[in-house]
Amino acid sequence: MPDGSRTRTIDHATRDLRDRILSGALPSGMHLSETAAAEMLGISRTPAREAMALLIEEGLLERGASGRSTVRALTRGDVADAIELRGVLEGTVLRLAAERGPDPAALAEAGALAEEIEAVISTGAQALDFERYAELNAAFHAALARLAASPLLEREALRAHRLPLASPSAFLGSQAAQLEFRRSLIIAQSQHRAMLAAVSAREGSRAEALGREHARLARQNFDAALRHGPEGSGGDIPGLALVSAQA
Amino acid sequence: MPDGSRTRTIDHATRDLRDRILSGALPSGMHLSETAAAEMLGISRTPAREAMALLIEEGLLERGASGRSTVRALTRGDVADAIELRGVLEGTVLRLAAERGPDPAALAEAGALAEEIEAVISTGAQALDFERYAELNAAFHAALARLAASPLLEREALRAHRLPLASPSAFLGSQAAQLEFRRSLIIAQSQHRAMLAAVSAREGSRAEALGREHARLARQNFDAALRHGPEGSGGDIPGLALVSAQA
DNA sequence: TCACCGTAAACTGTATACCGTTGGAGCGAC
DNA sequence: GTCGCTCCAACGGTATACAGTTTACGGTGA
Repeated sequence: MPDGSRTRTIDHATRDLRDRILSGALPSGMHLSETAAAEMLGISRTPAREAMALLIEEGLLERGASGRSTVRALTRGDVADAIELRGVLEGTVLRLAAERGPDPAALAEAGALAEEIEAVISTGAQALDFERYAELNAAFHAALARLAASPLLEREALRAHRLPLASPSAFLGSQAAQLEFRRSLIIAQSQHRAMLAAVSAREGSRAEALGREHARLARQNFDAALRHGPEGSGGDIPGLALVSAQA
Repeated sequence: MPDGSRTRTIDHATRDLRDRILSGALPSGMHLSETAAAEMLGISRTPAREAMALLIEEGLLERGASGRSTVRALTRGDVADAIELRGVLEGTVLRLAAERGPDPAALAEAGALAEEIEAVISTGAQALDFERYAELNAAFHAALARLAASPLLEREALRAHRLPLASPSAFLGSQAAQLEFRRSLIIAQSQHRAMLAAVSAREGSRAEALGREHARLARQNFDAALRHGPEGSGGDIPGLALVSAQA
């Protein structure tokens, strides 16, 4: 079926496979053959193969010496490095935006999104709309990636967002109930504003440092999630099940 | 023909296509269909398609709205950003290596390679073996990428090496005859040693700065190559023909 | 002469068939 | 009982076939 739903089979397959891996339905270490994946998704080998290639790029699958693919087991170091990388790339985009002058459209959009985020987290204590916050946060970071007006850096920054557990919203769902979480939202939003201010003031070094530090919030959330037990209460963090116990 | 030469058709196809694009045989802006690529390489569409997907990842091809691929035209900004990105990533690897303690094997290998490079550039003025220098330089940078003992960062650093004109050796062939070139080799080697010293001394910030500055040498070479005319004497820099005149 | 429309070629996405290789299970020898 | 060998099933890589869509070109009418 070449189309039928206006979107390619490959895209469906990629999303579907990714979800199954992150949800733990396909446990880490498991062999996944192209045939098996195709059958599981009800498609042919061709798009399944392509989807698997994409997931290998994302680091969710691993290609063995002779082409066999297995579901990767992430170490804590892998996740930490992915978060670090995201911080470095976002910081670089911010620095270059400050040095060269930010893209006006992207800056305006980021500012508007920051306002909307402000509105969301300023609502009554219990009424916080996580869904919407996650959405706005992702859009904000996407706008940040465009600030340097560099297609290459935008692409690489967004790519880093897709690394397992490195997305800006990776740990949002987990700690909704916790009081500390609201505090981290306030800190994050303060950093959002500071990043935009630094870029506007052409303070490249400060902008870069802020970009890195901002990612450290995710790192803290990751550590917290691990402390609460990988298979504990934080079970609604997609992908956390992939993090192996040791190291 | 599934094999016959112990290496996959895809790999041949990727290399072959890349060379044709970088050499200018396939001019930028040209449409390249999977069928045409397959026919040109004497293979079937399947591996051709996969090779093109890889080159899209590398930024040499561009996928239009409805799947059609065209040879990309690089702006000077694209190349500059690619070089900047490589510097940022190598700098990050060096910083993390310094902070966490470098991988001993990688450090030893990088040190040994630095010694070999030293030997090559210390030979008589005219006898410089560029081929060997380029080889050693690439190996040295590959060893650097492993210093942080982070598979993710190593992968990303090596990935940045493959961006068009961002490789550490991209501009080596061009200026062999020029006196300035020998000076830049001396500077580069001095930076090589400084990077290793900084990492060994756990000086993270210095190591990161050196990694970035080292990439700036490539940036200088790029600017010089452009000054000498994109279609001028520097015609033996693969890929330079892709850089469009404007911007 | 130019604009618009229709048709046909071409291209991408998907499915399927084929081949050589690899990994592993089962059996036999030590 | 353990190690090694052999054979087979399954898998990845490649080729080819098919369907739906887009694009380009030529023809027609104003």
